[in-house]
Amino acid sequence: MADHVDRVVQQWGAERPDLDVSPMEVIGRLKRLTRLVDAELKRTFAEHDLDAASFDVLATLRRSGPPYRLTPTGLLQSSMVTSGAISQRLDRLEARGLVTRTPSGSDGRSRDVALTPEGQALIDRALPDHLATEHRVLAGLDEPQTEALVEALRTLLVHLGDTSARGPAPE
Amino acid sequence: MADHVDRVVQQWGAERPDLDVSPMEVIGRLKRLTRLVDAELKRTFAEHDLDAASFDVLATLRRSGPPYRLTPTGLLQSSMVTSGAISQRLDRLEARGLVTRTPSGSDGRSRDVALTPEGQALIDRALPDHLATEHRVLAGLDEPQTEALVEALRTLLVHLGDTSARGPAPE
DNA sequence: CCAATGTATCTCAGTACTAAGACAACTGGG
DNA sequence: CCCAGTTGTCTTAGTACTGAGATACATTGG
Repeated sequence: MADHVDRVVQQWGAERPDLDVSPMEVIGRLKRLTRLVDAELKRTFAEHDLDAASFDVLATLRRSGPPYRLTPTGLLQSSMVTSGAISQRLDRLEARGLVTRTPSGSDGRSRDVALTPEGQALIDRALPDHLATEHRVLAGLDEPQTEALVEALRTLLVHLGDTSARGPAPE
Repeated sequence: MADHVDRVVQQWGAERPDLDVSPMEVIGRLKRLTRLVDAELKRTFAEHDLDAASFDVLATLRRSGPPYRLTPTGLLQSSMVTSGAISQRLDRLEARGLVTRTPSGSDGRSRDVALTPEGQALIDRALPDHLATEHRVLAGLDEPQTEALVEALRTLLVHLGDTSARGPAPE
């Protein structure tokens, strides 16, 4: 079964047979798949009055464990956005009463961002639905294929330096 | 070698051992990898005074073959954005003299979008550099891994319906 | 102890997008 | 032939982001 990228590659083969467009087989598909998956996930988030950005912050706080508290820098390092984006995400979540921002005890520059009970309840409610959606999106893949996919993706990520906490862009 | 997603999955395992977070192994990596790859590609585009959106339009016209002409709907179907985004992309490219918009002969509602010689020269100049960057990003993968990756991605894309020309979101 | 440098957070202008809908031009069944 | 419904393109308001830089606090070497 051919997908969109197969047609793109075939078109390039006809127009620019001098070029090796094989990397598009991977990168073109990554781009399209991520976009389709994002659209799927978005619907589940919306059912819980969330979007991907808010879910990302709440989930990062939740999985950090009690007391569900991180600094903006901690959130920044898990995310792949700029510090400005984190500030704005926190503004929105704070306005909704899902997180609080308090001065950090030890470092006067920093703040502690913590899940409120409402924030924790929301993420705990949304998470199972989110995982069900993720499962459904991957249902077309069998176990060996999934494992091969995970290994290939991890290899590429490590190759690109995604091994420890880092900001939005590679240097 | 562990990547960022390995740590995320491990955290969830400690906090919510009741949930199966294994789909994150795939989807979390897709998201992060796409973002890292996009950042790499962006630098190459910038060297040619392009961004991903402009490159996408010019490349779609270029690979469609002579006379390098498509309607906005044709461009829309290859892209994964809304019609409003296509209009705006074309505004920018037209202002730079890289494409022209002329009334379509057969259908009074439509326009013909065509590459100018400058547009064609630009995409033909940028394309080899772009492919070199894509190659470099994938350099960590050997041949069998790449093939397994491509097969898994295509399976997922077909599963999500990415088989023919379509708009920005699945229904 | 202080000055220089580094770090944590936030602000703000600019950008490209989406969602919704306007509008004109097509199409097909009666 | 006509008109109801559809299609192709564009417009606009609103959104979340980036990039640049401001500010305040912390750290370090002399």
